[in-house]
Amino acid sequence: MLKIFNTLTRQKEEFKSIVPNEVHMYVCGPTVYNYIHIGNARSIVAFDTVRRYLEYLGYKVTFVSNFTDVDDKMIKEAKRENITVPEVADKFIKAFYEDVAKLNVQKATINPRATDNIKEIIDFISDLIDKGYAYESQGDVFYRARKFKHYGELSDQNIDQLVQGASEHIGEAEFDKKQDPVDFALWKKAKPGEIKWDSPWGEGRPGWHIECSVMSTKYLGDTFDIHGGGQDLEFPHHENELAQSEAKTGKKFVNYWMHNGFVTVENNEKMSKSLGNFVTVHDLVTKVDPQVLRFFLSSTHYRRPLEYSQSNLQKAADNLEKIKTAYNNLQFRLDDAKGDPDNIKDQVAIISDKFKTAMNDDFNVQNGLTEIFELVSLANNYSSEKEINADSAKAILDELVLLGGILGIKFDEKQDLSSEIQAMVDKRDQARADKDFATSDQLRDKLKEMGVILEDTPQGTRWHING
RNA sequence: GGCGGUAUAGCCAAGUGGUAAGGCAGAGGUCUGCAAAACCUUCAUCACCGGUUCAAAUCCGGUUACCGCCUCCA
Repeated sequence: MLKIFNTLTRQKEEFKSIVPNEVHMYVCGPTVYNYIHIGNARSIVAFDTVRRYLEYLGYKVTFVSNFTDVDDKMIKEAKRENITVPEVADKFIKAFYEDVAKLNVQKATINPRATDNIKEIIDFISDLIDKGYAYESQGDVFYRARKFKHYGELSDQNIDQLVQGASEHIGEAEFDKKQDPVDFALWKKAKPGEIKWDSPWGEGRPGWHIECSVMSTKYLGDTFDIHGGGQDLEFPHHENELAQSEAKTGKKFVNYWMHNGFVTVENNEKMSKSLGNFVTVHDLVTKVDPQVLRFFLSSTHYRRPLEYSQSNLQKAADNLEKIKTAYNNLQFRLDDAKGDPDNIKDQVAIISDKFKTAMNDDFNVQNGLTEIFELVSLANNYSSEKEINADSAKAILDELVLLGGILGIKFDEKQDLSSEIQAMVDKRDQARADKDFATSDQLRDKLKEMGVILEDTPQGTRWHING
């Protein structure tokens, strides 16, 4: 039975989907004014892993993740580049798709854009005004936070404490417009020259929080199963989403709230756009194997902080290499696998069960990984058996693909060497048979320079491509 | 000021009452013509102080350090 840590209740709860065998989930996506950085990628990868595991359990997952394609930063970036806001959005959405594809992230069912839902947003706000939860003020529309009696429950905030905090950050102009400092914007009046849409309150654009309420409920229903995002979204973003949505529908908004931890850099400092200490995926994948990056991001529990450093990246590379090598070496044995059936499949089944038990505990990937290493160990031991059975070997290989796949690991297809290189390998084999080790070592070194690593085994020469 | 998180070996990291998983790195060994890969062996008393208990990394009280949210941020 799957258990998920629910931010709302601060405890692990048994997961029960609203519709049997189906999961509706929403994950807050990026504001597309820049390339995504490692921190954004962490969230994307974490929830991709959640999704893959749910699918492994047999759920049909409807996965919605938005693009925030209009806000202050979008406007600023457009001005800086001297292009339009939609052009900025198009550019970085295209880059987003390229980046996450490299990280082996499955495509969302839908990636709605805020600006494609302006009419729905306006209707939603109008409804909130009708219900008394929102009010227009000098062309802006604000949400009346204090009227929503559960305000602050998601993030454990006391509304009066919030007023104190807010007072330090709100300018006088804002104070004039708001009835209460904790009220937040649903609709913002356009300044001269800014991108804008017509509305009952004049020309303007949507506030940030409202788009997610609108798009999540539009595609997933008034109440849906899982809502995810980074811990920094807990307050105010998700608190506000919850307040907006429940005020409008009168129903529970989300059953399970999930928040991933941050990627940190030196001194445990959060990687963030505002601190400027970020590394974009766009840049990093030119220096680091994207598969290593994916593994690095998905192999730590999603709620833990994850330190981005060269040595941790290297560790991920080493671990991934070990898993892949075990796979390749066992695959090498398939050609001569003519042994009798044995009990390997039972051992695989036990590991598989333990993996599931681990992951059922709030997606405990570390313990899941331990089971993948059990599989690696089994594969390595089996690879060195004199006689192996083809079905048994395949059972191990298939399980590695299945479980590794949940973490986004891709195993390479068996490939052929070019005839030129194959001829060199054959020549070396002959030299070894003739005990002409000088020649054979020379050939091995030469192939190594060309990126082909040779390994001698009782079953013949095994090779793999370096890097 | 309010709310929350983290502290386990050189490093990453499991572990919510029963005597410290797993991985990386290191050391020694086996296999190999030599390698490589693999395999075997080896490597911690859990930030600090006090308490509860037959028994605590795990529960309670306190202390310290670091981080985050409260204002745009995954």
